Amino acid sequence: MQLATPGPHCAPRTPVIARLSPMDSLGTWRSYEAGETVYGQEDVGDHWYRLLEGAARKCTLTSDGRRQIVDFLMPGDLFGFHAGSRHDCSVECITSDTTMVRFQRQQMESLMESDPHFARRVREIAFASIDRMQSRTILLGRSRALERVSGFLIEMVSRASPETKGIVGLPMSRYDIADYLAIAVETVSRSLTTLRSEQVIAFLDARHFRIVNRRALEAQCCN
Amino acid sequence: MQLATPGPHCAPRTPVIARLSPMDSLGTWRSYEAGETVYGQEDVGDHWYRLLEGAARKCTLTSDGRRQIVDFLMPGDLFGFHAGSRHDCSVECITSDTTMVRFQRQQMESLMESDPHFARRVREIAFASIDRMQSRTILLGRSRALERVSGFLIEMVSRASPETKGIVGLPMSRYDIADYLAIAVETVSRSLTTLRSEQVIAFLDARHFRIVNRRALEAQCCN
DNA sequence: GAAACGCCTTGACGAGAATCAATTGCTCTG
DNA sequence: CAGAGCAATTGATTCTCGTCAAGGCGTTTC
Repeated sequence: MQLATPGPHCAPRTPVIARLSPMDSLGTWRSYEAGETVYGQEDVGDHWYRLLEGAARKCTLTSDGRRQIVDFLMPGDLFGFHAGSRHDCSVECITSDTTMVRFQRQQMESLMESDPHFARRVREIAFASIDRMQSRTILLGRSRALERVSGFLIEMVSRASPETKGIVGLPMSRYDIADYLAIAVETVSRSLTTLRSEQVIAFLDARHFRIVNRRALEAQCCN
Repeated sequence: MQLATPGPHCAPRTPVIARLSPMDSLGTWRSYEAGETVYGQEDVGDHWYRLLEGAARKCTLTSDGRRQIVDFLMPGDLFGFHAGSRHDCSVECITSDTTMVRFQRQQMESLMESDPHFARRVREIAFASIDRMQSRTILLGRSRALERVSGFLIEMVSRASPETKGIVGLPMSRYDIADYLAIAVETVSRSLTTLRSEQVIAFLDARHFRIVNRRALEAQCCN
């Protein structure tokens, strides 16, 4: 089971979907349309979720309309847990046929209480999440636009399912990428154009790319 | 027990030092000088720590010399836990006579294994930490220099010990603040000057201030 | 007490990215 | 297939903040 975003400066995601999948029988399944909201900012957070298929974005909206995508959620990711009783982000699906399993928070709590092994697993996930958030702090704090975009592409490659033979899909729009990296859409577009014209990456279409020069791509990153 | 940084967009810090202080008897005490390193980036992370007195900074250095302060550590904060086996940040003391308790990770693990209540407490701390890191993502992603500095001041006020009657100390240098907010020192200085000249805050000296117009200060923040 | 040093502030300038504006391309719908 | 509407790209301009430079203030040291 994973929580999110690796890449340079990021803790590795351990692909442990299988390890925790027994828990999936405890939850309820559901499929969502593209753009559909799983839960809203300020909603009561009495459920945990695991994304099985598709992609989603976890984001907040500031009072003056600026949006920040805190994380992209991909197959295997567990999310929805908090210290407080309410969510601080909303989660919206990016692709259609995104499927989730939903768990009751109470049930998770009592399971952790009775099963130290499960509790430990959740703790590991939480710690990994902290590590990754720290990496993201560095990315957002100390890097230029081109570094961010390069780091993002590397991250997407490392999260892609391995059977795609080098072709990596970007389920999210350029706007989503912009709000994830905290730069303007136009800057995302320009950075991608730069990388393409320097033969670092190649696009099949706007949503599918391939790395041409991995070394050059990694050289762009801050770490 | 707390982990760090509240402020706008931040999860509240529950002051629960007392609640976990029994654990302090399990660790070893130590006092540090200003500037002293508690542990370095890449060090083996087989200990947890709790800061009792003073202040410290948790930071990373990128290969090209840029520094990012991930968090300031204040009395009551627990830190040093990770998913991996190594630290990804270094921790350095800011003030002299900073005192810490150090715990063996193994001992913590077995305590959590045998004591579900303690395990739960640690989990809460981890979740709270995730909440705060998310808030920080928003701060670093979607805000201007003045907003960051304002948010930082509010955060410092909320973390200050209550008996100071409105006078809040800043143990860290302007350089530390700059690397925490991911802006240049000069920009920190200019922002503080702006806030001072607009009668939002007042300084006793460079390291002690007082809020004059709280409403105006909060209005600067992004949330 | 003078010199040296680090910390903080202020000013001038320039770089990088945001914003504004316009065009193209793609997809969905009727 | 045409038109609407959104996604993506590109260009022109503006603006915030980083960088460079210099000076002030406070503290330490001998």
